[in-house]
Amino acid sequence: MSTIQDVARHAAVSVSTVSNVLNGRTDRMRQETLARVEAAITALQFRPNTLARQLKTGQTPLLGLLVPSIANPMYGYIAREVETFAQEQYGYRVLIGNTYRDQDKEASFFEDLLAHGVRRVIVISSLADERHLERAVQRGMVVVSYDRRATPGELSDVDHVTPDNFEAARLATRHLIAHGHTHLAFATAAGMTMSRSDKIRGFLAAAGDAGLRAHARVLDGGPLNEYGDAVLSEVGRALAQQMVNDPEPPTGIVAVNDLMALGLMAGLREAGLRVPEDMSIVGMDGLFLSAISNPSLTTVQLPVTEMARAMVERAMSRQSGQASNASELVFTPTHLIERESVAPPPGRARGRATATKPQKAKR
Amino acid sequence: MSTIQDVARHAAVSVSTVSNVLNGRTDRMRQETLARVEAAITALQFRPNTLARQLKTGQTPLLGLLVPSIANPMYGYIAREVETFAQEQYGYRVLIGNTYRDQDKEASFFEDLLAHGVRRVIVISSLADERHLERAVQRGMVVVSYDRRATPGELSDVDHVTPDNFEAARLATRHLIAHGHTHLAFATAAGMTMSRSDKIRGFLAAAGDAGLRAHARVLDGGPLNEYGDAVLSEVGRALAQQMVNDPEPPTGIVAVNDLMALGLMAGLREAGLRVPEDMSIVGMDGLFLSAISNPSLTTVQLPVTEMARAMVERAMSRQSGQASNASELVFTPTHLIERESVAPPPGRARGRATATKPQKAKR
DNA sequence: TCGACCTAGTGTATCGATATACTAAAACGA
DNA sequence: TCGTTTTAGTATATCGATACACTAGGTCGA
Repeated sequence: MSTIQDVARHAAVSVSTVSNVLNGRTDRMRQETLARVEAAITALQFRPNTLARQLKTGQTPLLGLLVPSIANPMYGYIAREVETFAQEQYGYRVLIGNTYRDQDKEASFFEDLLAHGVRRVIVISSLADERHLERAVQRGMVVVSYDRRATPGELSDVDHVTPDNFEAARLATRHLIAHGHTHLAFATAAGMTMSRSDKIRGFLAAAGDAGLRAHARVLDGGPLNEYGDAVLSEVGRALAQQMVNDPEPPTGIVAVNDLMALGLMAGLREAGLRVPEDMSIVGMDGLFLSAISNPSLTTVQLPVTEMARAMVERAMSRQSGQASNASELVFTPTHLIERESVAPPPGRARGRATATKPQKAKR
Repeated sequence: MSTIQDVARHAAVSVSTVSNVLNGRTDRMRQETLARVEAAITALQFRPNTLARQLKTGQTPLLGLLVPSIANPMYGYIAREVETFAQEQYGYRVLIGNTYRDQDKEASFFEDLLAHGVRRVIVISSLADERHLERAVQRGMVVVSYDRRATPGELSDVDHVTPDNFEAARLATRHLIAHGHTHLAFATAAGMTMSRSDKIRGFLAAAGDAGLRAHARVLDGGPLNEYGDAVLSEVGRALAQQMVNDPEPPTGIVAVNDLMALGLMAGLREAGLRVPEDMSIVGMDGLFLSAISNPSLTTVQLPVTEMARAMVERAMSRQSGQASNASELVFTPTHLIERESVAPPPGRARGRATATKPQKAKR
């Protein structure tokens, strides 16, 4: 690979001049000189070494992205949007890491980022404790955290970008209530993201508004480590068992996310229950999978692309080392996509509900 | 952040000695000196700057990973395995890039890797032309290509790791034939990975062996750019239409992968056909999603973890710049997982087939 | 007691690019 | 014509770690 010295020699100028060309200080030279340098760059296929540059400037065009597991389609989706936008808009590449929700792995990722000179990170974490993020900021990083909100009343140097989880869950719950459901449940797993509590609040708020608070339960499917993979079907199965054995089972279920909804549907089916005839389910996320499941899943669509862009913009706009006050950005425009997984409860529609063709299943 | 000079000062030794400690040359000093340096490292929380180190050694502990789209659950799965193994086994971090099956994006990713000093890449590409990979090798990279085989009779500096696609498709097809299917189809999309042709050969070979060659067709669902996402349901829908309008429709379908199978099931369902009663489907990949779909999908499981490890090992074992001859590694141990999406064809079992409880759906 | 050899280190050029400080030559103004 | 700007560059210390080449001082054998 050719270096800046090769180019300088080839163009018969000093390395300084080549550096000036590279950094847009073209006003300091004649047209002809500029042309000669550019020709040399092309001829030698020269690309400045990012490392050497970084060593001097202290900046490297790399963005860290920390996810619990990239095998989870939701995180894969977010990661794709983040990578694409960071690349096209800022010329940044993405360094990815799976944490498996493990404290040590997360910390070690930050260490490595620091050693690599990476100063901007987007974190999707489920760890309750966010202090390690604050520490990273102290060490000069720009940190953007997804899917959780800043601790109220507490200053933070970490930017937060999150969907309006409260509203999303409320929307989902209201939809079930509008279809006549009076026995509601919120299905989740232990060890999930902190955003869960906002969703639970939204769920309970909607139930409360309809006077159904007494019939609204939160069901916990047990611990979940490698979140988002095969484990999910196990959790769904476990939850389905809980419901089947319930003397007064819920008829309308809000799932903490689409994957949970899918796992739940599989579990219910194994237990001999039909969706939506026996039980209605609403998911959250709006994964493409929700459109092709059977039955297709009614879900709350999150603005993934917009959130990804906002995260990248935040990570880029802040100056490294320049800590500012708490700042959060909440994305409200979640909307419900009606599909086939919701119908009136059994009592209302006498056994087999009006489960006909999908009405709005397009796209 | 503290530097090697800070440590040297703190321990009252030269930077050389600190460097010696860092690089395991501890035989050149007294126990006491070593202890003092180590204490200084701990006290100052010193981590050597990878960039400066790389600039000198020409090695950076980074692995490039190129995928068509990380939002595709299959690539997400592979990426997770690759990242985890590279990290735990070699301390390497992963730089990821989405190519959207675009020539220019792929080339630009290689350029950036080179500029970042990255010398090892794992590529999951669908581009027919692999010459840009060869060129990268010429420029000093170690390239491992997934899911395709070396061009026979041609020397290559690119390592190939691939499942035995021929065998996988043959396995899937035989399974359908064993259930009595005589009208077979292979469902794929245009612009898919090159591995497709191996699968098609496997499909046709199995059909031929059973004397069904005349009734075995390859159905192409049209172009597919952002492979693996929502688009898939569209392709499935299109293929389902093709099948419905067929005067003599196939009853057993082998899908090029699980996602295609899932999209196809959705399309068939919309067209009013039941799986497996009217049509049987076998997928390939063994995504966790195949276990929770409705009906759950009979599929050929690929040894993803093993392949990911093999790819990382290959990428690490070869010395950068040390081009060797063509080398490929084919993973044969694919196996069929029987689930619910296959039943005897309609004629054989009179309308509604023996679609009872799953027999082997566990796991 | 001298030279050879070993022990336990150290000095510094180097990797590739940057940017500050510097300058030779030309142009300009009075 | 001389001093001042401006133009069009150049020389080099620097970023942080590495490793080769070197050495002060001690030990040992003859």
